[in-house]
Amino acid sequence: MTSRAQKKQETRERILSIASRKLREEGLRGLAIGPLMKEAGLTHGTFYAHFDNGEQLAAEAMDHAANDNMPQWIEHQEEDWTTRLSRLAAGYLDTRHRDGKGMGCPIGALASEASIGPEPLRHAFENAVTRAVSGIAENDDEHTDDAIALLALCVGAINLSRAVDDDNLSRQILEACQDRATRLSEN
Amino acid sequence: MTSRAQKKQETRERILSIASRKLREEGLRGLAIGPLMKEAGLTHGTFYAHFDNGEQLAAEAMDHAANDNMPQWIEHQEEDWTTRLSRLAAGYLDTRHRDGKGMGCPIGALASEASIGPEPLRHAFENAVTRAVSGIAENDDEHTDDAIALLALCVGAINLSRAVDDDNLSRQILEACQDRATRLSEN
DNA sequence: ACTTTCATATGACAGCCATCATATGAATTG
DNA sequence: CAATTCATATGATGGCTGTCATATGAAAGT
Repeated sequence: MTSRAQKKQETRERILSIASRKLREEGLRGLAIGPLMKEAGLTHGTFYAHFDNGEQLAAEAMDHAANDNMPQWIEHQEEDWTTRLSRLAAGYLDTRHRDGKGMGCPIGALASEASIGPEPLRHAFENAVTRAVSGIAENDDEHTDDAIALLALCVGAINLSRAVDDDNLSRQILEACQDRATRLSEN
Repeated sequence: MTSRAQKKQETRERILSIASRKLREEGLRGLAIGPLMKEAGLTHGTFYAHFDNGEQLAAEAMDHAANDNMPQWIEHQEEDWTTRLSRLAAGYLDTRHRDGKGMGCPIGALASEASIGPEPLRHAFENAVTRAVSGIAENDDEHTDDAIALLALCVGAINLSRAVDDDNLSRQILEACQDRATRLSEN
C-alpha cells in the first residue's frame, strides 16, 4: 500500500468518524457536506473523491456508528436472562448515555428519522436493528421477542428522556423503564 | 365577527391541519413553507400573515396533532389497570397506526427529532408527553411509572416497526411488544 | 529528472429555502 | 358610493445545499 492510498484511506475514515458523530448528534441535518468537510479540515468538493453522494455517506455513517457502539452492549457475560435484561437496560438508560448522544446508540438517535430517510440509510438501520436483537438474545430463539421488547423500551425511553427539558421528569423516565425491563420476560 | 376574519381563521386552521399531517409524515423537513402553502392553495409569502416564522408553526402543528390524536387513546373506560395497559398497547401497536403515520401519534412520529428541534417544538413535545402520561395513568400516581414505561415501549416499537422493510419482522416487533405491555405492571 | 497519477482545492451552477417589502383587489365601513 | 382595511399575491434577497468540472501540486513510478 502506497502512502498516498493510505492517506486517502485515513481521510475517508476521519470523514466517516465525524459523520457518524454528527449523524447521532444532529440527525440527517448533521450530514450537510459543507460543514462536515470543514470539520475534517478539507474543502467541500473533496467529498466526492471519497463518496458517491450524501445518501451513501448516510448509510456508511450509520454502519460506522453501529460498529462503533454496539459491541459494548451485547458482550457475552455469565448471567441468567432476566439479569441480562436488567444489566442491559441499566447501561442504556443512563444519564451518561442520554447526554452523550454523539457516542451513543444510533438506533436510538435515528429512531423516528430512519423511516423517512433515504433508502441506503433505511437499509443500514434495519441491519443494525436485526444485529442488536440477535446480539441481545445471543441467538436464542426463545429470547428473541423479549430482546425486541427490551430494544423498543430502551429506544423509546432514551428518546423521551432526551426530548424533555425537565430534568426530574427525564430521570423519572429512565428509572421507571429501567425498573420494568426485567418484567418484560415471563417468569 | 366579520366574514373576512372568519376566512382568515379558516385559512389558518387549514394550514395547521396540513402542517400537522406533514410534520407527522415527513418530520421537520415536511414543514418547508413553500410546498406547505402550495398544498393549502396559497402562495408562500402569505404564510407570514398567519405565523411569525417556521418555528412557531412547528410548535403549533405539534399541538394541533396532539389535540387531534391523543383523545382517542386515553378515553376513560371501566377496566382494571392491566386491562387498560393491554388495550392501549393493542390500539397503538397496530399495522393501521404503523401505516397511518400522518394521522397517528406525534410523539412517536417525532421521537428522535424532538430533542434536536427548535425550542418551541421541544416545549410542545414535552407538553404532549406529560399529557399522554397523565392521560394513560388517569392521574393516579401509583400508575404513573407504568404509564411512562408503556409510552416508551409503544413509541420505541412503532418506530422500529416503521423503519424496518421486512414486513414479517415489522409485525413481529408489534406483536412482541403488544404481548409484553401488560407485564410492565407488577402484579 | 521527467512523466504520470491522484489527493485535495477552487470555483461555479442550479435548486431550494426563509423571510420580507411591497402590490393588488375585494370585502367592509361610513 | 367613496374610503379604508386587510387577506392574499408577487417578486426580490440572500443563505445554504448537493454536485461537478476543472485546477494544482506533491508524491510515485520510470
